[in-house]
Amino acid sequence: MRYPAHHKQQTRERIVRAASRRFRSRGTEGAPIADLMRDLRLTHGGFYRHFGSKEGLVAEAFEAALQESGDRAVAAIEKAAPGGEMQALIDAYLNLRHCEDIAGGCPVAALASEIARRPKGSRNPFLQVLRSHIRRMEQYMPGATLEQRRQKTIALFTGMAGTLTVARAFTDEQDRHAILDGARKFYLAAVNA
Amino acid sequence: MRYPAHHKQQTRERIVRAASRRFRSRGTEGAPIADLMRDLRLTHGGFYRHFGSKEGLVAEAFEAALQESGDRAVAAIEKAAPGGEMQALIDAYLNLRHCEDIAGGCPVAALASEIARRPKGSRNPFLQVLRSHIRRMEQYMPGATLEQRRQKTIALFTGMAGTLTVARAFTDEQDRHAILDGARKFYLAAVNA
DNA sequence: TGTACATCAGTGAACGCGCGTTCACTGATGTAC
DNA sequence: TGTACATCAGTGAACGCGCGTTCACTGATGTAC
Repeated sequence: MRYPAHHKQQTRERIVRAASRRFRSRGTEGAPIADLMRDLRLTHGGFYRHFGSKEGLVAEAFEAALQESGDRAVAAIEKAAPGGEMQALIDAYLNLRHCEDIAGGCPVAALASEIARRPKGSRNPFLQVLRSHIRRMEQYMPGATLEQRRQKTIALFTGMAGTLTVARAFTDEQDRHAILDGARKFYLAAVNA
Repeated sequence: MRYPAHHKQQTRERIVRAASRRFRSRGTEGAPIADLMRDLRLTHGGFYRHFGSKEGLVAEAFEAALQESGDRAVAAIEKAAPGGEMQALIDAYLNLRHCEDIAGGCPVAALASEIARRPKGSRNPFLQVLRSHIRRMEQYMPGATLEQRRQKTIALFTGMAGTLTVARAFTDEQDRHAILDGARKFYLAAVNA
């Protein structure tokens, strides 16, 4: 059946949004196209009217997720009292809610190792998204030179992503809490050093 | 054919060692049993004389890798001049050689997100290995109380693992180098704070 | 305004492939006598 | 010391299942006349 104009684009966006959540929580290999489409009350065959392959979707879903994650970081920083920006950023990232919400959380924490394993030729879309995220965040980082601010931004975000990922492996909430708690202090001291 | 005594144990160890490398470099889902066994000039059927399932091997391979990785960390610390222990530890972890050597490198950097996605009931072996690694490392960390040293140990190791994982996603060696370089300074300052 | 045809997002069966696991079999060495 | 049998690590075909992708088909709406 034929659908009204803009219907196709809407479906495409729904696919990206659902994929972005499923890929983060189950990994891209643990999230089959058919399950994804069933979520949206569609069948798997239709997927290929929107994307040439699963790989294309993975890149778009990653981008959407990192955009979202960056928006939250910026919001936290801009709500903070002057001088408390980095504290706010770190608290917004390293907390139990973010830790439990893998599907809605930072895609670097969820998918970085998968990206590192993709063939080099297919990593460019991911790297562009990462670089633009870094450029977006480095403006808020204190530091004498751009180079210093960029280095600290990268170390902070990649470090916090690693900590979050490991915290998520722990089954006991007390453990996760303790890990996040200790790490917040650690990163705050590091950023101000 | 029947094999001499100890032959079986030797084969088992060879499987664990090979698996530990393949899992790190390709992810556990990207490393089929058949390929693993072919590496060792064996066929896939024989695998089940040694392990009840692939999952059992994953846990053992992770343990072996983290033991190895811990040994290297301890060696770096103990070779260091007094006062330079943390610098040595950080330099030993965040360098280009470790970055390129995924198969032989830290299994937390390579596999943490996969562990976090396993069903809670099957994570215990991994968590025990992680906890014992932390206990092993915290003795070397400066800090007033055990709790402080433990928190810093966890934050440092999980953070460096995240940084290494993201660095590995970058296809350009200059980028990887810059990321590792900046992060070394960052973590060194953090540990001494 | 009404009719005939074109479009194309979505359907669902089917294909091809990979992979974890099972199982009947092999055959050199160990053991019982 | 020699012979018959048992053992069991390893073999390789086969099973069952999941998943990415293809493709002929559907049918409501848009368009041409």
